[in-house]
Amino acid sequence: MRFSKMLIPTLREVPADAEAISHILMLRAGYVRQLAAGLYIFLPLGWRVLAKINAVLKQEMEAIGAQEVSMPILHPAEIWQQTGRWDAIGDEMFRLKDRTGRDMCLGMTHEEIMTWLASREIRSYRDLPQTWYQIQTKLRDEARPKSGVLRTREFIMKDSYSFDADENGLEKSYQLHGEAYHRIFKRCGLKFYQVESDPGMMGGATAHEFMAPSPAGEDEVALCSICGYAANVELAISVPPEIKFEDWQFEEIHTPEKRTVQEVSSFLKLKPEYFIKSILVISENGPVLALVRGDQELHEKKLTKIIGTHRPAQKIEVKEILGVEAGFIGPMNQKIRVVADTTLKEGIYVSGANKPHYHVKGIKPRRDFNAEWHDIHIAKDGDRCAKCGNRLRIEQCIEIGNIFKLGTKYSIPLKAVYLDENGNEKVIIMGSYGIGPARIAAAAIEQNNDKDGIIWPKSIAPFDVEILPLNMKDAKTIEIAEKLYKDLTKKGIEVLMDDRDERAGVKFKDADLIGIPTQIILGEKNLKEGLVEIKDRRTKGAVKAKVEEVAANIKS
RNA sequence: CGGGGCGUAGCGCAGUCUGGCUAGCGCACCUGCCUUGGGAGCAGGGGGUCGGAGGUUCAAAUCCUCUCGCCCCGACCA
Repeated sequence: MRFSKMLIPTLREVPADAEAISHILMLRAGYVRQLAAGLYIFLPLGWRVLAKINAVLKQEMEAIGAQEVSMPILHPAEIWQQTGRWDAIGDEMFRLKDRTGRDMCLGMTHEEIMTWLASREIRSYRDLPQTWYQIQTKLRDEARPKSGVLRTREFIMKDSYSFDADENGLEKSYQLHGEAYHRIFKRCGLKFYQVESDPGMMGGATAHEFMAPSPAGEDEVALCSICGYAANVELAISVPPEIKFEDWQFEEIHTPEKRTVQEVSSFLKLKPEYFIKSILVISENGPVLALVRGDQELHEKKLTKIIGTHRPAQKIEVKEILGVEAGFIGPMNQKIRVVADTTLKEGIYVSGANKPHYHVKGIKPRRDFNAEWHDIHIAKDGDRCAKCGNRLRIEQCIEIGNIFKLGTKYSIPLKAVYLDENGNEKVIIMGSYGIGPARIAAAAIEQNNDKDGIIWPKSIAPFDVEILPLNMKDAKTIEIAEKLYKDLTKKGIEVLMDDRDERAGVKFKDADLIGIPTQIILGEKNLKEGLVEIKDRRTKGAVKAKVEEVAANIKS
């Protein structure tokens, strides 16, 4: 491909709206343009990268026996009503009516439609297992699109769905996908982790996410490098650092105007970990007092799993329900439900005295108050691994893929059943597995860039090689450039030739920005000796090679 | 949806507080000359409903009201 003929609108300056590195570089290097919030145009270079990624996805999907299909993006409401998700999902679903007034929606995922198909076409255990996948557009009316192509309202997704006769079959399909995903992300040149994740609205018991570490990511994962424990902080369990307790006597202490843990902590000159933080929330079944250690944060989602949906209590409510102003509430003598973090089971603590401007020192959990004990704190960097006791670290990550064991959540309501060997009707067991190609591209950039621009992993670069004929007015340069272009292309190597009549500096800057892994530089002086330079984008290291040996030096 | 910021040429910005000549700068773009190993130089040129609507005023990019859009933080997130 010739640069002069291709739409590659590079930008010298950083666009004001972009913040994430991948977003800035995709815009600057001419890979994407934004149409509106969360809607992106993929320009020729960007589209080539996605095509490369999709090719890897297809290969690895076919390798585990998955079959590609194409699904409608416009769905009738009825199917989503049958699984309950028409009502369960809120504003995130794009809804519309057709001309007859029939309710429709735009597909945000395809469990319903895939299951509908399975329910009609799968009859017998002989038809199983099946795995179907597609690489298509999904639409979600995201509350907050952000970070370029990382969170958009319309995006391409590779989603596959497995249909098995029983749990063992599902386990096998799940493992196959997990292994395929490892190969895919490895081939795409990404650093990534497989972590336990919250099945959430998808239902089902087991789920894992594939996470590419990057500061642009929206997720945090807890990782133990000793035993390999890896989990999204949404569900990660951890043991906060142990502390030494003093043998305090139970005593009330006057703490005028000291309300927060921090205030009381510095007032009493005691570290926050010696405090019990009491947080009042209002659940659907009434108020609940949640307790975590002073240096910990309450994990809303973990609490939700125990007490259901809830909201923080307002200041007036605290006073009405507990009879004391927030800031002086403590766990003792409470008549309402109390849920405490397991960290607090042992030790002697300080907490509110349930009396204005007083705290209590020397509180012994289980002696001075009782509670339901659960892990309800957020795992933090430096906590201990709950499995092996070693130090956990927290890393920010981009979710690039996920795998879910769905079980029968969709097959039951949509009546996806089959007859087994004995003629008994059984429900199909399902799994679903997603990958976001644009997120792979963005993660690859986040993980591979320098001050000059993108450094693509070879496998997903838009081209293999960029030829830089520095002086387009020099006949010899053009002649050799054309020859190299032809030779390399013939070998199946994808070549971009910067045939623009630009100064050398411009070509170098653009080439580095665009990030094609290998540059072949044609300078007049070198050409006089029959030499060109082969330069590695990542290392910036260059070697001189004879013109006729270039093709042999470049591996396709 | 809550909080914050921004909207002036393709891109990046100044001008707005304190209203006043033809709305400016850099880059990009077009023409010519020159130049050719890291975003050159000189000369000339084109390009603007100042996000939109309404209002105040002799006069509005600038003040007021409403509205739309985009970004960031949070909530939310198959």
